[in-house]
Amino acid sequence: MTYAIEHIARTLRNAREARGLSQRALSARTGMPQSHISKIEKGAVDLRLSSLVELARVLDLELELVTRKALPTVHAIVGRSGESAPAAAESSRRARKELEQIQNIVARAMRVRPTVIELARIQQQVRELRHFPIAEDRLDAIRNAAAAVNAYDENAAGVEALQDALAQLRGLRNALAHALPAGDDAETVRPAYSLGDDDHG
Amino acid sequence: MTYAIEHIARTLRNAREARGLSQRALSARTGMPQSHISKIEKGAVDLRLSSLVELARVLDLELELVTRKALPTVHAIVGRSGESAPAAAESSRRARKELEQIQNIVARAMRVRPTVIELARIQQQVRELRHFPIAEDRLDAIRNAAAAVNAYDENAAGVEALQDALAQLRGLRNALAHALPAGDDAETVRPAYSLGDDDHG
DNA sequence: TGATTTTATATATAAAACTATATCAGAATT
DNA sequence: AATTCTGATATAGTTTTATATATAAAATCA
Repeated sequence: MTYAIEHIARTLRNAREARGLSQRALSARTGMPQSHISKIEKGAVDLRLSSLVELARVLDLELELVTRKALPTVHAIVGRSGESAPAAAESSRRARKELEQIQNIVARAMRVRPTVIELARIQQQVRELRHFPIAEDRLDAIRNAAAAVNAYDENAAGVEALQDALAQLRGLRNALAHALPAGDDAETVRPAYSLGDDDHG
Repeated sequence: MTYAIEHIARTLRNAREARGLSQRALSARTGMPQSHISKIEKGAVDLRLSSLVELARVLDLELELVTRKALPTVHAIVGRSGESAPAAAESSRRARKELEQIQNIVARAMRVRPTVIELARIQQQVRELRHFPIAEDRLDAIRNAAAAVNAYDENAAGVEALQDALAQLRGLRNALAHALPAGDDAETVRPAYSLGDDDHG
């Protein structure tokens, strides 16, 4: 199977996951069997154009034919789908869920006390963390932070708790950043484009 | 047959004719029968992805999946005539100089601290910005970012400064990306498929 | 006009997508 | 521990592309 087809396949999978849909959910929306979607995403079939268009439609994507010359610019806007997600995808589902959870907690706290700068910082830090693959055994830092914010929100703790949580999150982030492959980050690291997809935090 | 497929078909035909190729010539280059090319261009078949990709390849086109949200911007760049980046040419000399400068600053900082992921992200973001026309009155975002990196490099600020700078650059990029199609508004709704090069469809 | 190139159709056949349905193993949830 | 959810696979049957090869119909041009 060609590189181009694999590229498309990856794009489709990333888009689906970015929208939090399972293959079965997508199957329901498109009317095509889940088994077939699986094959498509694995690059195991040379799918027909109508299938591609249908999947794209449901995933809110559009097919474009672009001249090679214009490709770099288009990529600058839309991003290269292949590289955008893998880091996030390697984060365990549990980790992603944990991050989601703390995001909600912080958001709620911020609604009540919008002026507390630590909350904003924590929010920013959590956002940042979404770009890293997080191993299961590092989740406690996030959980602790979540607990701290909760405690603060319920008046069971002062701002020191928040500062503590913030420190924990920063520590985690730094650890993760250093754990990344050192040599290639200049080339490999792609920013999370907010335009295209889920991101924008 | 869907509208989408017919439009792809038209696009392919236009591209072929724009290159002065006959169906037979295309057939020779792709190895697929002329009769089949005829059918494809007539929209009489629901062609397979590999066929589409092969045709596109010979015609110097590339298939891309683009989020609907990004579509107007992509069309603005690729929509009409083939020029790769009309945008880049319009960036003021001062803007380009500013970008060059921050690139140097970041590069220097990275030499000392190659593991700091924010630097890599900033670098990437600056690279992206080169694709957009940047008006004079937006340069402050770049200057601020440059100052932040400098401060960080001189230990006068922590990573938060970098994250801040990154946020600024991303904001700028998004603003520019969204601003692009605005000028092109006279154009009515463009079809879902667009040929980068010579679309006289 | 006549000749030649180009595109559209028409077979027949092989290959592969697509459907429908079911099952399986692994993770997550209860 | 039991169950639900997820993605990967399997089988059998149907539909369709794609191929190979001819040939008819336009369109172009000497």
